[in-house]
Order: sequence, then structure tokens, then C-alpha cells
Amino acid sequence: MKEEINKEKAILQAAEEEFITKGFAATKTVEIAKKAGVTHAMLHYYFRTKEKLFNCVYEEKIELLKQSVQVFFTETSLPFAERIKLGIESHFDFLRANPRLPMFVINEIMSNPERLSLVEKTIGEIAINILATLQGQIDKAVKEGEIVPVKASDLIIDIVSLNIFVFTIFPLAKFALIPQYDSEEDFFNSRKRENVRMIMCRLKNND
Amino acid sequence: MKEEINKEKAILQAAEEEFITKGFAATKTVEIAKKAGVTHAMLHYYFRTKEKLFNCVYEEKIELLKQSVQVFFTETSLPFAERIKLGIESHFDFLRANPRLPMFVINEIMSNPERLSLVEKTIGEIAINILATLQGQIDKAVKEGEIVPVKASDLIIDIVSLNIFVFTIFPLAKFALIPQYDSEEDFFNSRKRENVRMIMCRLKNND
DNA sequence: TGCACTATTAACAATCTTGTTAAACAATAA
DNA sequence: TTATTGTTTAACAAGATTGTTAATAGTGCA
Repeated sequence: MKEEINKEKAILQAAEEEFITKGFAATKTVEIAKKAGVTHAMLHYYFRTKEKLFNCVYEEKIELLKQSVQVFFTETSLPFAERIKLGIESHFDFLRANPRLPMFVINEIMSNPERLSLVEKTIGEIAINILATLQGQIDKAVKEGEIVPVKASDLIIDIVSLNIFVFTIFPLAKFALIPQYDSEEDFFNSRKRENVRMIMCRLKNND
Repeated sequence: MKEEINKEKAILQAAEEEFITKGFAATKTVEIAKKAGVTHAMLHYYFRTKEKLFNCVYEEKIELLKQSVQVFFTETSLPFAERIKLGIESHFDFLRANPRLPMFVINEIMSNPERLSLVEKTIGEIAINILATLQGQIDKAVKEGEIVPVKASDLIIDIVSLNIFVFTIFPLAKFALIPQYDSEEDFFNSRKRENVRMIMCRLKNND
């Protein structure tokens, strides 16, 4: 039988949608089952408990989140500022494809702090090394006169702040912001340019 | 009797804490009652339903959120950039005092889109006017050669992105970031300076 | 004091939600 | 075919959660 795989996947996908938009507590397993087109007993048959089903979704998303930041640390032959520019743009595009991801993760950690440990394990162990590597690259670029000094953690926070906010705030600010732009598409493109500009400005000027 | 006011307030305060950290769905009225030190029947006596109690908290918070942005539009005799600098700092301080507020509001809108209408009513009606006013001030400052051109909505998004992110991401990134700074206090002060620097840089340079 | 009103409690009811189970069903291989 | 294995369903059970109610206690005031 092949149906079993499809049903399991259907449940997973429905669960992902529900969990990401509503969060763990607000999501009802019956709703997931309904959305997936199966009886809710099937959900328990495949995933045993709501908690286990949630973890399948959650762990996958943590992995995604991790990848979204690693883009800044792929070594190339480009000048530092150029590499950061590409990093910002690809991070922005990633968020556009997964706009609810950051909020989802932060949220579940808030209401259930034990979940933080998975993030620490997955991201924490590489974060320290990665920041040190980036700091090394920054220092080198500074010495060569390409950019002004900046703390690696500040640079990352600057970039991620500007990028993430565009997507998390969007549902709230949509009605006020969209009239300022030609279209949603125009808004996102314009913001991508503005974010790159902000960071380049920071890297080049000594105010 | 005076106790009634105290009990009602105790319930409201407990509700605020619970709703803001856990969200509507994950919050149990019994827990609120326990935290407030009253029987859960009292909660229903004063607020009728969980929904009504939630709205008391929610509406108050929306009002706060509105005030947090208005700080940018209080007219003074200071030069434009100076005024914006003060606005950023006071917005930052406000968020430090209410770190969970933005996430809370965005979250509840996500899981229950009808709530957006209250935000639209409260903030939407003033947002358009306010953006127009700001744009006027920007254009004037540009003409006088104080700053470079910028779209009002972009400037606001830049500021709010940088400020909000520091507090919403903090629980997630704490373990990786704090070792980079002397203390939590040092981290926040350093970020406040960095955020001001970013915006001043944007306003002064033509990259 | 006694009346009217509000506050408070404990017990209860209704519903929702998660999870289980036993039996029916399908596919497959011996 | 029959035994075995895995899938599916419907019905149920336990517990949590919100909300009600009827009886009780307290308060202010005529």
C-alpha cells in the first residue's frame, strides 16, 4: 500500500500549517486531522501524541532556521562587503519563503522554555565559532581599509533585525504600509534594497 | 468594600502576565485565578468570559503600542536628526520596559485575524496622517541640507526593526550573544547606541 | 434592626480535547 | 487458502476547561 505514506505526509503538512500559524497550544489535533482528511485516530496511530507530532515539525524548522544564518559564513573570493551584501539578499529571500518561521520558534520557546535546549544544541554550538570566524574576517577587511570596525555580533543583529522584521511585522502594518508602495512585490523589493543600503552604510562610514 | 477593586485588579494583572507570556489559547482561566489568589468563579463574576478578560488586557496593550510609536512625532525645536535620535532612544527604553508587547500583539493577530480590526481602528486611522507629517519634516530637513532623502515609511521601519528585534530575539539568542558583552545591561546599552548610529548613518550618508 | 445589594464560595454541568481500544479491513506471503 | 502484518474506523474513556448556579456571607444604609 502506498496510501500510508501519503496519509502520514498529509498529517505532517497539515500539522505544520496549524502549528506555525496558531502555535502548539491553540492547535487542536482534531483540526489537523480534518485538514489532512483523515480521522483523528489516524493521527495518533502515526504520531502517538500531539507532542511527538509537534516535535517532528519543530525539529525540522529549527534545522531550517540554522541554515538561514549560515549563509553569511560561506567563504568566497569576493570582497567582504560584497559577500555580506549577497548574504543579506539570500537571507531576505529565505525569510520571504518562510515568513513565519522566526516568530514560530521564538514563540514556542516563550511558552515552553524547555524547548530552548534544542535551539541551544542545534545553533548554540556553532554560534560561538561562527561569530569568531566572522570577527576574523571583519578585522582583516578593516586592516585592508575596506570597512570600518564593527563587532561581529552587532553586524549580525543589525542584518537579522532588519530582515526578519519586514516579514513578522507585515501582517500588522500591511494596511498602513502598502498604500505607500505600488504593490506588495514593490514593498518587499524596496525593503530588500533599503536593508542592504543600511548595512553597507554602516560598514563604510565612521559616524 | 474596597477588596473588590483589589481582587478585580489582581485578576487583571495575573491575566496580563499569563496572556502575554503564553498567549490566549495556552492560558487557562484556572491558572489566572490561582495566580491572582481568587477562586475561578470570581474571575467569571468580574469578567464574565475568558474572551472578555482577554480583551481588557488586549485593548490596553494596543493603546500602549500606539503610544510607543507616537514618540517620533512630537514636535520640538530641535534639528530633525536630533529629534529622531531622542525618538529612537525613548522608543528603545519603552520596549525595554515592555519587551513582550510587540510579539504578543502580532501573535494574537496571527492566530485570530479578527483582532486585526482593533489595531486598524486604533493605529490605522492615525498612521496615514502621521506618515505624511513625518514625510513633510523629512523633506524640509533634506531641503535645508541636514539629511539625505528617505521615505518616511522606510525610516520608521528601519528604526522599529532594530529596536524591536533586540527584545524579541533576546530569549533565543541570549546564550550566544551575552558572552560577547560584559553583562545584560552592557548588551542593551551597546545595542541602543548601535541602533542610533545605524539610523544617523542612514540619514547623513548618500551611499 | 432589617432591607437591598454586592461579593464569595462550592458544587455542578457542558463541552472540548487528547488519547485508547477492539474490531473490521486490506495486502501479502507461506 | 490461511496466517500474518499493518491500516482504518467508530466508539468510548478520562481529564481538562470554561462557564453556571444556588446558597451563603458581608456591607451600606433607611
